[in-house]
Amino acid sequence: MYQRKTPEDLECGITIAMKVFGAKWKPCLLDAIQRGFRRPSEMHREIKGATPRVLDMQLRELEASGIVGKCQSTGFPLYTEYTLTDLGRTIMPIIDRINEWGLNYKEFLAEESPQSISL
Amino acid sequence: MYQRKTPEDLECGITIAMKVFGAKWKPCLLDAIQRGFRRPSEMHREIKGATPRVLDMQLRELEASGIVGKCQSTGFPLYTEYTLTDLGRTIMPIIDRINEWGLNYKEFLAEESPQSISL
DNA sequence: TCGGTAACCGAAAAATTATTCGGTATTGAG
DNA sequence: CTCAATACCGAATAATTTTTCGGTTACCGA
Repeated sequence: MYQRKTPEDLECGITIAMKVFGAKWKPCLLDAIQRGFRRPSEMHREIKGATPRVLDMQLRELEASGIVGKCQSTGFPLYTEYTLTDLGRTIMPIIDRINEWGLNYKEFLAEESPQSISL
Repeated sequence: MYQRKTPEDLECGITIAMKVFGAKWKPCLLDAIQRGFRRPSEMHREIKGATPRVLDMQLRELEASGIVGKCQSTGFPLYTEYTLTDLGRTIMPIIDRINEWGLNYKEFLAEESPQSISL
């Protein structure tokens, strides 16, 4: 297990929130679940660009943080489903706004400043 | 200059937004500017836990992204002031909500689950 | 028994981001 | 002339996060 070396300010809301859902693929995973991709295999196919491994890991962390819940059946084929908890649902408006902001910014770059800001 | 090796999905709003203001100290810097700490030296004193170097770097990136603007006077002592641009102000509601969410989550952990979720 | 699907996990390596350290420049005061 | 304050920057290193690779387990169908 990884042992952090630099201190964190756990009084700071931003720091806490970023720890819970600020990893590279966590917002995408939550968005995917919201859009109906509940099974790990579906998410692996949906979120191309991420390796299955990292999605599994971040999903596990989201579960540990109480953001998503997990249902498993023991039949065949294995069937696992992740769903947003009530707590998880409180994050979604933020993620939706982040997504919107990013798309608007892309528009803005294309329209207002073709070369001055590159991203 | 650093050359990225893994591809990014620049169609994804989340990816774009995280690139613009998702670095470790950027939300704190923007929050500090909003709260009236406009000078680099003030931010250095305000945001303890971050080294001046990283704050300077992330401030420069925010400027390059058009999120903050910079005013410099040539007098003595040197006086530099960073301010939010119109574009930068559009991020603040998101950062405020992220901060709120984090603080609420801290409350939630303290009240609802003294030991099950640790952060 | 062998092959295929689904869901995982551990460990090493690579990539990325942040920190540390030691500079530069300007100006004014003593 | 030296020192202090403010605002920076470059390069090496360290810390952190993500990726790669190669497993495991369970079960069904041929």
